[in-house]
Amino acid sequence: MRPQLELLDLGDHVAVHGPMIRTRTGDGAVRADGYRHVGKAIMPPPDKWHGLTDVEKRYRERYVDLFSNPDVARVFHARSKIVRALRAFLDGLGFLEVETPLLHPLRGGATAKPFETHHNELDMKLYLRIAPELYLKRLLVGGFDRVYEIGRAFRNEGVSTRHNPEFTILEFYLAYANHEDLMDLTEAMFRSVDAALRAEMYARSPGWWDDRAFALDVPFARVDMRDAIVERTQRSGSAPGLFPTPFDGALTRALLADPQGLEQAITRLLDLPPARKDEDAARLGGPERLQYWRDARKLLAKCHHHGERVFVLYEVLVEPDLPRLYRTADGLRSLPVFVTHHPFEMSPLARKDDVDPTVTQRYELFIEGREVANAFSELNDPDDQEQRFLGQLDRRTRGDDEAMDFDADYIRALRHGMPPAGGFGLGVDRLVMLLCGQPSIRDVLLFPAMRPEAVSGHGE
RNA sequence: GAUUGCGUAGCUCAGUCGGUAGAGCAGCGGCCUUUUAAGCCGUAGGUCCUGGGUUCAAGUCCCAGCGCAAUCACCA
Repeated sequence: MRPQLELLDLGDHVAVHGPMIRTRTGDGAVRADGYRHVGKAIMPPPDKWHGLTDVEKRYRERYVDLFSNPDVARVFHARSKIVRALRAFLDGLGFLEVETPLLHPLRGGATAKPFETHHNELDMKLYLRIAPELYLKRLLVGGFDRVYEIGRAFRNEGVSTRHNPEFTILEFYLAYANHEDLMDLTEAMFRSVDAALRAEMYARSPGWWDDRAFALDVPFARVDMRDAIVERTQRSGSAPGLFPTPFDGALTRALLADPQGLEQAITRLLDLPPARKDEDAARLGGPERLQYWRDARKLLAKCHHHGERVFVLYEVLVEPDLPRLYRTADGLRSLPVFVTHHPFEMSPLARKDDVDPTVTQRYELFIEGREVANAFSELNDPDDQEQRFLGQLDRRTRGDDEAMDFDADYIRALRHGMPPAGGFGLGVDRLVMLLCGQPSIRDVLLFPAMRPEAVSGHGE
């Protein structure tokens, strides 16, 4: 046995058998009477004290990261618990978990650039799904009143701290519910999942709760997108970081409902000629802010419809400041915010509001400035849906490569009658980020997307 | 896609003004004999990301490329 022990290296796996004993110092141990090497480590482990800190190596060699950094492994245990808690919540409400195709013949369910692939035998172009939405709603037509799917979606877009080309999406559909029911359900779901996680993980990772900048234990804010825009322009300077905007004092709900008036107002308010640069910069909070509004002007100039304009106004005026605008009564934490009633032009699958058909019964949920969920009352009028698809085709002909395809079978499904329903989508990775205090989506993905590395060895 | 920063031993990192490539840990060889990362002595270990350029001389300065990160843009 001795000579074999000489061959032991850090990282080897060994099988030891013998009676369990307790040492003088009280530790558990095995009094070994047999010993075998069962796995050999050739590579030396990282520094015991520092672990593996090089971020690139951590992602590329996640196996090393996981065995040398307990905090990292804990995030993935938490992720598993979070997904299980999401399932438990929905299962408890009688939802049916289903699996729908990942290979889609058409682009639909979200506005995004897809990955393309090809089926040889069928000789057809296929897209990796950007969302399961349209298949799940076909199941509503089929009589499954409560369905959900947790799975991967793929979007051929940039990589950032919040975006990975493949990510995990939860979508559920609840018949006879609307977007307001979904807000109640969403709050309940988030609290349920967080409680389940906390019960198992608080002792090991108290910081995930103690260091949170946001609250989940109070009612979430609910604000109409247009009200949020107006309110933002009235609150400049009321809190740190709420800089003045070119729109302060100039926007009203009436103006936001007036296509011509709004377009003229935008053109006038964002006309910031270089000659007045210094003065404007000072008025808006600095040169960076001036540049910000110049970029905003470009975005607004690209808009083709009134609804797009309102949506972009929300994006540039409100969204970056959400954590500053909506806070708990004591001001210490940000509130989750349901931003509601998106313009129908931006929501091709959502039901129009009964009293104001220019907007939809939709919400997006933001927590600490990050979008985590998107939900709406589903559009179940086949004729309206057909018009929306045609609108998407218009966008495509104008060069929008994120527009959806016309899905004739989906229209046919709606013609068979889809119950009114609320539909909900959640970025699971982003939820894990929030609950586990992780700043980058890569920290909640075991193997985040990376450029290929030149690996020495065989297999070329 | 743009900007900024980073890339040195298996790991964590130094490296000054451009002048012989360094430390700790891990490894290996001894010694010691019991711990809350690290007992002692010794030893070995390098494509300084890659390729050009400047220079008598480049880890260091310049250019290009590759990779990673952050921010922005696009989006979820």
